[in-house]
Amino acid sequence: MNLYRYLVPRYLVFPLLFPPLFFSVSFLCDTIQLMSEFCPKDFEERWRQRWKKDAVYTRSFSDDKIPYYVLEMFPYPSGKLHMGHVRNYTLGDTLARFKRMTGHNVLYPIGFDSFGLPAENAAIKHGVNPKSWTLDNVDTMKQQLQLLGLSYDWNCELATCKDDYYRWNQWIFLQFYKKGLVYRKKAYVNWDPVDQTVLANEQVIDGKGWRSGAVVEKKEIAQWYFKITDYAEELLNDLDTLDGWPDRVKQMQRHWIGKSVGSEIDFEVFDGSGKYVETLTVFTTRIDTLYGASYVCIAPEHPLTAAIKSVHVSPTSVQGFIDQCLEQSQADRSDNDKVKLGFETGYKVINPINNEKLPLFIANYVLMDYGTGAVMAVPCHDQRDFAFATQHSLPLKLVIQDPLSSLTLSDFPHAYCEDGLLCNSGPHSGLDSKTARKAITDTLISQKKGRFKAQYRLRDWLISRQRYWGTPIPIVYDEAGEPHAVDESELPVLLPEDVTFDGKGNPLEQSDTFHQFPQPGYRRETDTMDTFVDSSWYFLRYLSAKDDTQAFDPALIKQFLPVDQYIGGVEHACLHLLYARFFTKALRDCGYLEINEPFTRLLTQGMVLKDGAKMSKSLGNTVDPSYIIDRYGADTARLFILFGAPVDRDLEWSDKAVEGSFRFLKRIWALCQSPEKYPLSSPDIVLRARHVCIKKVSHDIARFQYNTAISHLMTLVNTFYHHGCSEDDLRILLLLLAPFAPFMTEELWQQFESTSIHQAAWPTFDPALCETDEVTIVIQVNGKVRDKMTIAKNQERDSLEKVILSRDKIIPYLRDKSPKKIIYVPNKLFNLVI
RNA sequence: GCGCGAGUGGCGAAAUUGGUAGACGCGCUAGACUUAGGAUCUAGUGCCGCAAGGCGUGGGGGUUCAAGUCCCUCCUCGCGUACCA
Repeated sequence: MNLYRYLVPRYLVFPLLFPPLFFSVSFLCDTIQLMSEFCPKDFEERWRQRWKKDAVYTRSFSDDKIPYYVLEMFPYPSGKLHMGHVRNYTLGDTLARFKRMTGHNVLYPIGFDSFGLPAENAAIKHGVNPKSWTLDNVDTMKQQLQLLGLSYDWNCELATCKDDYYRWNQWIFLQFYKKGLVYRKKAYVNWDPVDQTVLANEQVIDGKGWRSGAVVEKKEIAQWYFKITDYAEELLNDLDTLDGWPDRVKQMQRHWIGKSVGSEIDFEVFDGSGKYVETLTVFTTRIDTLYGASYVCIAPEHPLTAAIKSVHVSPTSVQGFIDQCLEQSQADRSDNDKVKLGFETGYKVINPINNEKLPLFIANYVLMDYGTGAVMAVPCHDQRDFAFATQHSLPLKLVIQDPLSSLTLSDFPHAYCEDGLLCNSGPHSGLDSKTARKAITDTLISQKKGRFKAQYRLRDWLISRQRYWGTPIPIVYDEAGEPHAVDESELPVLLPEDVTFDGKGNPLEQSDTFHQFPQPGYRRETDTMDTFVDSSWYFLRYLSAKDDTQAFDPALIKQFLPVDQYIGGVEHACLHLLYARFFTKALRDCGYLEINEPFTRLLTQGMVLKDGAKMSKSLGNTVDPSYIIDRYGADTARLFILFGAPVDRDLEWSDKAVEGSFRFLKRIWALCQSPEKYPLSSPDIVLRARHVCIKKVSHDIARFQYNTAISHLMTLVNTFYHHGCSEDDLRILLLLLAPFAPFMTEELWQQFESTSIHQAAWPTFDPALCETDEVTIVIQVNGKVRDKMTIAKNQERDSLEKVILSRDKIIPYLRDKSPKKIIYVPNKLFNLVI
């Protein structure tokens, strides 16, 4: 099998053929010398084809091995693979290979998240068809994935932009619709008044449209929502069951869901003439400060503003203020350092606890999306209210007293936001904040003017997109404009081809074929779905990617789900990962799944950086994976990316360090080419090194500590260089390296076996052979290392103490006294306190 | 603004979770082999110091016999912030 050892080294051939040219040629072309030694190009392509032909990585569905599902966040086909992809997929592939070798039935699929904005942008900019642009990119990226030697089962491949996938998006939409999890509501969008189109946040640059440059407006349109808030409590509580998730991701999701427990209070609203208008409900976590309320604020988007505008002496000034607020981003509006804008409406509200009459404001810092879109303002005990009240000369009422000091109004450069004892609070004065919250709420409950309430920061999921390149929402409108669900038998609602991309409006509006269907007068919904819908359930579809009778197969789901290991970027911590959890629970409640959570273990990998910054085209600091594979081979690329940093930390790209990984592989290649040069000189040392290495590498791979796993392999190779190795030692080395460097290990394995190394069993170790009977202990004086000593293991303290106190290096520190205290950590250290 | 992380030699990092700080690799230095070396092999390499020794895990403070690891505080950088995926 191995021809290479018989090849005449090329550096001998070249000078003979072209003597005068040789030096300049060798100077120009680095690879000539490498080829004589170790040239991955000579075998990588051969193994790619052979593995495919022998179906080495295809999983079986009926197998007595334990199923194991390795999942990576599937790529958006942007054009070319970048290093972030390479890192993501190398991490997963290494695990998949390890799990196969340890006897698991591994499901390791890949697909393409192929709907989305960039395809439509390309269509507008370059006149290409989104579908062909996308599918071309899929082909390119698929080739690159295969170059890397990723062991995917390509039978599972899917692309979300194909109707055999997105029809099931529509089917799931209909199931959710039936279940009452879908509704329509008005929401604001970014509106480009020149292009007459809705813009994504990303397409708004400094408040202007990315193409037209026009100042972007807010426009209110009716849109479709999924009721993810129905699951807020479960999504929050079940985080506690996800032991295999990083704490930081769970923490981010907890804050994203943002549960706070408090009360709702009803304020009666009266217009300027004293006429009752309606009841306004506010949410607060600090009802204990209710006596200190000095005004009430509503969000600029609040429905009550319509009534105010209709009776106001200057409706344009009301609208002008609202427009001014809507121009700001939500982050700016809630920025503590930014000016709080307020508009006094002339309306009054009644504080239900003491019947005090308070002014009603519209304020920019109140957000319609949180709570009820209205707040009571207590300037003394909330910093934003304090800033607003100071600006608008509103009264300050101190109602919470700091139990440790006595606050007076003159102490108020800042609000006092802690709990304390109530004062100036009528019958509730003297209560502590916690007791008062219950007491005051109970009082309001008895008057039917308030109630306890849990509030979530999580908002319902707006899935409508006014775009072409996405899944059509399966709804039709009758002549009266009422929505109706499309019948399941009519799925898929196909994306029409008779559309143009001029950047103006939604292309689906203009398609004739799209709106032609049996019922006359009916029109189709032209909104498409958020692409996060596609990625919320794709891991269920992999198992039955080609099934045209159902979205997913319950029997296969039962075998392989939940996903054992999910791998991807931490940037998806709150959106994608929360949406996928919601889909799993909602599909369960629709009767299609039995699991509660989709992903048992989650790994969030770090980014790949160059010169300290994220690799990006705009910065011009990208490194093309294809170039690295072409120059060094896929094994080197994989090895560097795994060795360079811990998996969850950012990885700084280094051309020099890539050379180092290449050198490591070359050293192994050399060992296997001429084992006779490395005769076994210290069998005991080598045997122990080998068993220790198996132990450490197995331990580290199972914990995703790939960088240290590889360092142990390097140590083993160094041992072989110094003390020699046997054929058995080399076989173990290749097995341990196989998940990391699949090509070279397979090539070298053929010296020993005619079967694939990737179907071989992972080696085991003998714990007894990993041990030594000696240990080096440290002797400290007052915590500083002063001496070291190698002794037999597990020695008694008393006899050792005597030896230590009489050692040459220690005696001078004792100054003829005995130590105050001696701390002994068996087999580790002595610390003498003097 | 709000939420979540990260910070250790010239560089990427390691440290059995409170017990020898710097494994492994890059780079650098010296040597060997060579017509040659940007190949390969061998040895050395945290900083200051001739040395004895001292100093060292972003800054400052604390707990402890002992702190990279625990507590308080400050600084810098990264990610997310709901229509990028």
